[in-house]
Amino acid sequence: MSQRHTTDRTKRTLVRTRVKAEQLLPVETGDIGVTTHENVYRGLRDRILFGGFLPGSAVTLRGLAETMGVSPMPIREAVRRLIAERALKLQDNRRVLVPPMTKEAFEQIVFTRKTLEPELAARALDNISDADIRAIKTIDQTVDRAMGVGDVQAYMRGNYRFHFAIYQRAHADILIALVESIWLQFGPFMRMAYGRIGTSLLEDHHQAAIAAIEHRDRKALKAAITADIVQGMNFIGEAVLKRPDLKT
Amino acid sequence: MSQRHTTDRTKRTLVRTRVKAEQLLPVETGDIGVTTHENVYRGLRDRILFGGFLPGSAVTLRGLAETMGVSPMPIREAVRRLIAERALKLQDNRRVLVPPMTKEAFEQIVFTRKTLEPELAARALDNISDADIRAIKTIDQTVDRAMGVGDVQAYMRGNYRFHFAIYQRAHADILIALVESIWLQFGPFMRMAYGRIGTSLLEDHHQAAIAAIEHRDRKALKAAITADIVQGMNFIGEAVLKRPDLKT
DNA sequence: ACCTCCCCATTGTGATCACATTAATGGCGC
DNA sequence: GCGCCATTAATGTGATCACAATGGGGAGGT
Repeated sequence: MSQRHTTDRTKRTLVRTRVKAEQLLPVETGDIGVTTHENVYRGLRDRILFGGFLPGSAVTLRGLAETMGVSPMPIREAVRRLIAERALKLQDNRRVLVPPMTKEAFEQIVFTRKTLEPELAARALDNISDADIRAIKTIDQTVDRAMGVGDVQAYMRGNYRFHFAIYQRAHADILIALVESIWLQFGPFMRMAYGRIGTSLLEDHHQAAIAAIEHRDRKALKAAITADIVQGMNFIGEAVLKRPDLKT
Repeated sequence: MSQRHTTDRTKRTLVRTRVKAEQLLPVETGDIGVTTHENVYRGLRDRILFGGFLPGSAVTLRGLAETMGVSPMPIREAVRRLIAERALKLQDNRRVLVPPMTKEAFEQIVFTRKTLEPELAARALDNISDADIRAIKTIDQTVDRAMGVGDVQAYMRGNYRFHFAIYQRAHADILIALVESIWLQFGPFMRMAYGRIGTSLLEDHHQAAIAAIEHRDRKALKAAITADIVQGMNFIGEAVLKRPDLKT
């Protein structure tokens, strides 16, 4: 992480808070040449995708700045970006929060997933090498392990990596971007559902997807992805949205 | 537009450049309570959507700041937001530009439009009032007029308003956001195509869509929207992408 | 005990400066 | 004249300060 502005006062302040940040957040230092706001963005994005935030959580620029040990400036840029991706919401108060889920938003998310993700998998199929398949299997094992242990965050990270390891091979960056925005929008909600229910009851259709890939069966792959989406989203949808008292 | 920081130097500078900006750009002063970067965002967004930029155009923060008569700060936020929406691209040089179109991106854009927009229209159908229909017809007349005169920007603005006047009624903000991002990505490309070919050969399926809405015929509406997309995108696709020499 | 008003802390926003890096330019040698 | 290199200009990024607006909390009144 390149650090400019090495006047005495600045340096001292940064060093002090930096130490604190390293204790609190496992934010990667980032590859060289990558801007600070990019690293902040990745850190926040991971927290949203993998269950580091709950819906409705308030987010403040100065708070994040202190937590992550940087000035508010790169935080502003990263948060602005996440707002544009609908991962965060800027309410009329000009306050930033992790958007709560609604029945309507959830329905649109499920629709989009069912529409775009099987298509991405189908487009990827011909580009998935044997080495890719082995890597995907390895990822799926970590998913199973996390499910068994009940580690929500590890499960969510593994599940994300499983899906996008496939989708990535479609070389369809525009579609990928749309789907990633969708995942960012249900990440905190999924976290809340699993936090409430646990991952023990969980089942997925990863094995069917892997088998379909191995057989180069496009139709079966789309079906497996669809089934995985429907099953998973039903699970977390029923876990939370059916209780009208626990809306947030 | 709220303006803080009214020290002498700042004020003088801002006033001077503000006059220049009003001559150059028809940027709305914006409703009260709206932030400056929001107004900047809308201005840039409109220019991208309605043909104010060509693919490959370079964009600089200080340049825009001077043109629009504001400090670079709100420009940064607006540009960051547009980059997140894929309307602008941040290349490795850390320079910002209007992204050029590729064959692959174009195909994904067409796929997404054909997938999501008829769905949006179908969802909107039951919420379109008679007054809405009249408004949509009025918009379509401005589209016809612009086509006749050959006013590319007016045509693009009208076409956008026609489609989204329908889509808005779906009350599906997540889907709308996805489609708007897509429109931002082909806006400059469409402008280039029309700038090269002109709008005289243009035809659309707006009348069929309006008729379908009046008959509350969901199937016909989806077909009309699909036909409109296919016809329009084929037109601009052939106008540009088929010439391998004029890639940009 | 509860509601209301006022004060102060906190927050997002905009402006400005400093800096590293990349692009552009002009001059020099051949 | 033409290509190469050093110098300069321009650009994105981060830090810091100032300010308006919102929110929370406590005091005072009913």
